[in-house]
Amino acid sequence: MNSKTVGYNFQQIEKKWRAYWEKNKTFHALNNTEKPKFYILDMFPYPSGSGLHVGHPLGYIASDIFSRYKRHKGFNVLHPQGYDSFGLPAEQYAIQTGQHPSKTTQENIDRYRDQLDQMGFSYDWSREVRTSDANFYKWTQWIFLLLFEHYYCVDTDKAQPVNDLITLFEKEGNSKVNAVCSPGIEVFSAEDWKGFNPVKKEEILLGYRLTYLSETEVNWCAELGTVLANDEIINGVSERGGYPVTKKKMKQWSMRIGAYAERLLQGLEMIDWSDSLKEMQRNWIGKSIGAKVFFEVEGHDEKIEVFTTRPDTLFGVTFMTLAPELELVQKITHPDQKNEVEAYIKATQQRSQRERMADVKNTTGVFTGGYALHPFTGDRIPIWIGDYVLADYGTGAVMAVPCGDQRDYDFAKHFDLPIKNIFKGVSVATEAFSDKATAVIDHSDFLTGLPYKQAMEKVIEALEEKGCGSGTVNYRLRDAIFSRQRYWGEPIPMYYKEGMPQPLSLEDLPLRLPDVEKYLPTPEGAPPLGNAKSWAWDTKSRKVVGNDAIDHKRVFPLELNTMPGWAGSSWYFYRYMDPKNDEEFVGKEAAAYWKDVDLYLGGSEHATGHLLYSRFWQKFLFDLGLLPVEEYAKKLINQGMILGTSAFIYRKPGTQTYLSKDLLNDTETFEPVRVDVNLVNASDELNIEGLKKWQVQFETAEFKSNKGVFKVGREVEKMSKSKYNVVNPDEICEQYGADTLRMYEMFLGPIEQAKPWNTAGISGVHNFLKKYWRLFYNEDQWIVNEEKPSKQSLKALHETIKKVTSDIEQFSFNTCVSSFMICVNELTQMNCHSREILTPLTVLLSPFAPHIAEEMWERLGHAESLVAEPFPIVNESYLVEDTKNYPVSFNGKMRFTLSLSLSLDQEGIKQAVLQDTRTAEYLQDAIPKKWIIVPNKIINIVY
RNA sequence: GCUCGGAUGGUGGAAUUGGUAGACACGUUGGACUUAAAAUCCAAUGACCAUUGCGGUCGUGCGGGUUCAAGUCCCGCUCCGAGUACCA
Repeated sequence: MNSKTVGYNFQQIEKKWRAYWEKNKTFHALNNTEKPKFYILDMFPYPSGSGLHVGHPLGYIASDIFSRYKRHKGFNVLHPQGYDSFGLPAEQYAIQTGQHPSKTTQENIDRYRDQLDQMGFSYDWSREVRTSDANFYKWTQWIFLLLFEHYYCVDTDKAQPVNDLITLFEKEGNSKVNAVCSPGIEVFSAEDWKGFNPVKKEEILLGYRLTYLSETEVNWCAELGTVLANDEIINGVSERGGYPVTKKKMKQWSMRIGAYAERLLQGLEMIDWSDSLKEMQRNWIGKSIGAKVFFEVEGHDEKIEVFTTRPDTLFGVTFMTLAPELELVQKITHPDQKNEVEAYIKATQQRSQRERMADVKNTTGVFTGGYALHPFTGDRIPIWIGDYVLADYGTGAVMAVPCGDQRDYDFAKHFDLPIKNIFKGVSVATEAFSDKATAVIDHSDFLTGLPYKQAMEKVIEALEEKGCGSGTVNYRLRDAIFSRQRYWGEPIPMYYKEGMPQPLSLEDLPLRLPDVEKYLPTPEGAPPLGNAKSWAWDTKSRKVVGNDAIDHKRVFPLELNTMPGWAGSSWYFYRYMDPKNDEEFVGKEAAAYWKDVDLYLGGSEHATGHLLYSRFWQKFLFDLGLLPVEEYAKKLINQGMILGTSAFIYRKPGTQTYLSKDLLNDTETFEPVRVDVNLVNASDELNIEGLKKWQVQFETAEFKSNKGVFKVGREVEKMSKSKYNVVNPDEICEQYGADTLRMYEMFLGPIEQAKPWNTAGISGVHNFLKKYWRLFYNEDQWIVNEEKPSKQSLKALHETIKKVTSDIEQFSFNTCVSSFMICVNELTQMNCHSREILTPLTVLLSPFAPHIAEEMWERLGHAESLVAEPFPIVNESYLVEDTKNYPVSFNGKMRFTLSLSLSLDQEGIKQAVLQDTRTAEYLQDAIPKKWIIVPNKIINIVY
């Protein structure tokens, strides 16, 4: 559209400079320079089939601006990009079409790269990584092996080799070992250990390893044919696709992230992440302080261990509830209750997670017929089971104190169990009393009369003395399931000998993903890798061989599960530092030089997934001395999502008649129908001819509108292909150019805020760039002059330098754009075309609109790119003016701003006169006898 | 339910963190230049009253409070968004 007009030909300019940057390797970062380093990281994208929409680049633009700014400021900037290229959509496409996921992935990556390049990002592409690249996942597999070879030692509070553990076991058994382990590991002596057979030994060791195989209750999604992690489930259905999720027992690899719970919590204090994000991680880790208490069971040797945050209410226990899944339930159930209990357990298992969640109000449970004994009073406490108690939190058993906990209260009321009030001066006739702050304990033997805190301390002391409990800390954070029944993921480098997993070694890696004919699970229900014809491990040749060679002596079957999506993304940021290294996952020198990420940009949707898991791996690799820091991202910014504005037309039910939005009335109901937003103009008018061509169903439809103007209804939603509200950056770039798109996305609002995309305002930003151009050219006449700039124009420039610099530092990019607009407007009005002004202005603008800035820089007569040019420095003396607002401190106490009329001479400010008359009565008293003007522009008033 | 955010013109959003609210942009209206359009430029634009005059009143979700001064701080609500959920 503008390509023929004289002046700002953005298409030509942008093409030219993209080629220039590529040819000159302008953005290649070196691993050693005199300059200070600065590492700016984007969360790498999953290359989906639909390409980028205008929402994706928001964070990339912000990080690119900051990268370019930091280069101007003299930093050696590492700003890489790559692809999180293992994942479900490519696999599902493979299931449908038979096309190998690597092919789909490659095509998608090519498209992403084109789109990213189009926007002029200053990535160092020579460092690109892809998680699905064998040279990359080799090291992901290696880290997995390291996790397998280590356990978490509580005494040293770090990961230690499992071999050390074996030495310990051989010497003194496990009674003195203080390590994080799976529940239910027996105590054994050195003698016992030596007597165990290898399988038994391996079983025990698995209970300590940081990645371990265990029979776990998992979230199973039948439609997707895989297990899901807790953070992949939203409201009881799968995040992807929204399918139901049920519980199922499976042998699964897990990561003992729980071992790092406390350090993950503490580490949050060291990093500059948003409060909301830290809070999310804190909640997810869910630390609670309380006590564990053992209850003896009448007539059995078994003890029931419960976790409670309110041990102070121990004397208020009137019954006990166990999770139905606990094995203990079988043992303590009285024969008379057996049928009822079993029926209940069966019913619970069949209910899906969603049903269970939807059913929170209904209280269900069954009496087991067993009784526990109170540790202090010896009272008989009936033991119930109920599905409000979760098997995988705490110990799966609760001591029910109906007077102090609402759920226990409801349960007691429902089954008519006794409620004992142990709070002084409080009625529990209608509900439980759970306020810790005001609670005073009553009817509780040695606790009577104590407030919450003292009662806590005292009861824990008593429990420990009696040997039937202790103070303890519990975390909500569960170990992370690491097996996925999928094809398109990293193979787990393990084979099975006598049912026990055996690790490959580093030299064997990468264990490459085998080819399969079908990407679906096998008919026997094994994961897709079960379809592979060659998926066995020859321990002699140390090679993958055909399955027919399996003899369980020398050749063994390989693991069929693959790793989850978060495996590769948990460490990729270190690979960028040294992407071609074949010897190490990252070279020591490279890691020591770049150290950590100075600024990480990405969406908050990864708060309890990627951002937690990657911190866990970081801490683990740090423990092993492989990485230099314990937290890898010093600062993190969450860019808000750009939302789509969906368009709707309204159909009369059962007809093919559609109404314009302004013809809707309250008496009839209409069905809203989505239409493609690209068929709607800025004033919500629908292009009906376009619509008819868009989908066949509209060809014959009837459209009723007001005077031929058909209006659509609007709604803000997530941008998605299925909602027809996707706006593509390619078209914007074509019409307005990448510089306009970049600045407009920043101008839209604060980077951290979610906001709907609206193309209507883009002309304002585009006009700004055209105005900037016209500072250099009148028609096609070069009008830059060598005149000394006026005081005014210097002031305009330096105000902009000051504002833009401080706003970039604070990531307030939207106000930067405004500052540029003000500056250019002022210079235009002053008719200022001075080289002395335009040169620094161009550098100032270049992080935001790099193409046009480079072009003007060249036309100003510079041979080299301006990328490494120093950022302009503000000269405050230009900012002093005749009238200005200054903050004033009065009596060293109050501060306010006064408008002063200043007279200037060579020495600076000579005289200041108060002009301001606001709050006049007050100021009359406060008006000073004398002014003292100090250099930082604060005017102190003294008497 | 709990935790964390947020609410400012017709719209997106500014406001030096307690000091002239509404910067900048979109949109709208009027004007200039054009045969015309595009492009560009100029002016007006929170609401209400007064415009024969260059002024006044009210205004940052609602109700209180602190202060010479509150969009900003405190107390109590309403609504919206995000996260989480039988977590003992």
